Amino acid sequence: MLELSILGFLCDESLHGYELRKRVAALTGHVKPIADGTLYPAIKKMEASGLLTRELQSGPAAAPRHMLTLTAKGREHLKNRLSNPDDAFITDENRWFVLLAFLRHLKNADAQAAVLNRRLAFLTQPASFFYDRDRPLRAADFDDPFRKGLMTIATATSRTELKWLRETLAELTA
Amino acid sequence: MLELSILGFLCDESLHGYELRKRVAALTGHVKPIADGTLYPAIKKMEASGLLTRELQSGPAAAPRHMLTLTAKGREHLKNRLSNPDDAFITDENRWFVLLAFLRHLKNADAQAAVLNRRLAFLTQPASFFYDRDRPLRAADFDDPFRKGLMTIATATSRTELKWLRETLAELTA
DNA sequence: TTTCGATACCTCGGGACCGAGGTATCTCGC
DNA sequence: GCGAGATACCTCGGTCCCGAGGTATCGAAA
Repeated sequence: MLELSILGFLCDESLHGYELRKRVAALTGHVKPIADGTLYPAIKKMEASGLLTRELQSGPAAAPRHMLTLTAKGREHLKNRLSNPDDAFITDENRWFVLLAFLRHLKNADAQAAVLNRRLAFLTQPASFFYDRDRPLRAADFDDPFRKGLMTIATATSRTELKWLRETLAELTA
Repeated sequence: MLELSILGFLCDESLHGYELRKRVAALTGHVKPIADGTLYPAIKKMEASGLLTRELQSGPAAAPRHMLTLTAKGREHLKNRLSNPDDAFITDENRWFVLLAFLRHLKNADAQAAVLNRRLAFLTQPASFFYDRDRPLRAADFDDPFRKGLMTIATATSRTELKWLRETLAELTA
């Protein structure tokens, strides 16, 4: 998840760690704030595996910045991740949103459509949060206003996304 | 997250591990499937800290079942968790949904309203996923259909939930 | 009849991430 | 001219959870 964000942001332009941290925080930080102790080791690991390079810049800033640049291998890796995302990136809304944020880096419209189709398949498969034996329960089955709300919200949000998915898929395949 | 699900399901009725696993899978499994290797150690840990008791049942099933029952301490713990959830349970939609699923166990309408108000405060604070310097970017700022969609979906879903939150808060405080 | 799938529980190694700590420099207010 | 806060990077221990494995019993199909 974090790795994908880093790859995605660096694909647009070289950034130093601190700026990267701010962008990642804007994208996913409201859900779960990103910690220093998570970001910097991730960068190191990616540098070690040749996905990015680091260049020391003694600019006007307080501390020397490490300018981070994606390598060709890093770009390749990003495209792979975007084309063949793990299931968790399709099913977990947080991860899915990160994927969406960078899907434009996949220049190929067919590849983009394939990813949207996976999400479409996931959202259209019937599923509930609660079952009585094998019968899926619906919002109307609950007296409880909270479970009712949970179901209502989930249904409404998936409807909104389905509409967008179908429209966008139509444009992509046109 | 898993602990809250276990507490919540067991608060209604005693269950054995396997049945618990199915219910947890229905509630959060579509996002991220729950693994045996996660559930059983969690149960053991909760047993060790006195939140639940275990009773061996040699019923008609293939393997002997461990019937799990919440203790008074477990019930207390659940109410504490529901009343004073960590920020992550307010901001992360996955966790928030789990919280909503069991909020009825909090018998006190004021306490329930307090939790909904925290979510309301989170959803109404202005935030974007992307910024240009300090200016938050909106859906219309993007050519990219994916980022456009991301913003559109996020706005629509939060609007739906806000509507429900305000309605339910009105009922709770009536 | 034997094998397969479902039921039911368990362990262990490892990965991702957190959080609390540390270091150092620059700028701005007081 | 001194402290506070922002900038910028780093480490280490710990927690949560996964995934791949293992054990054992039962019923139904082949």
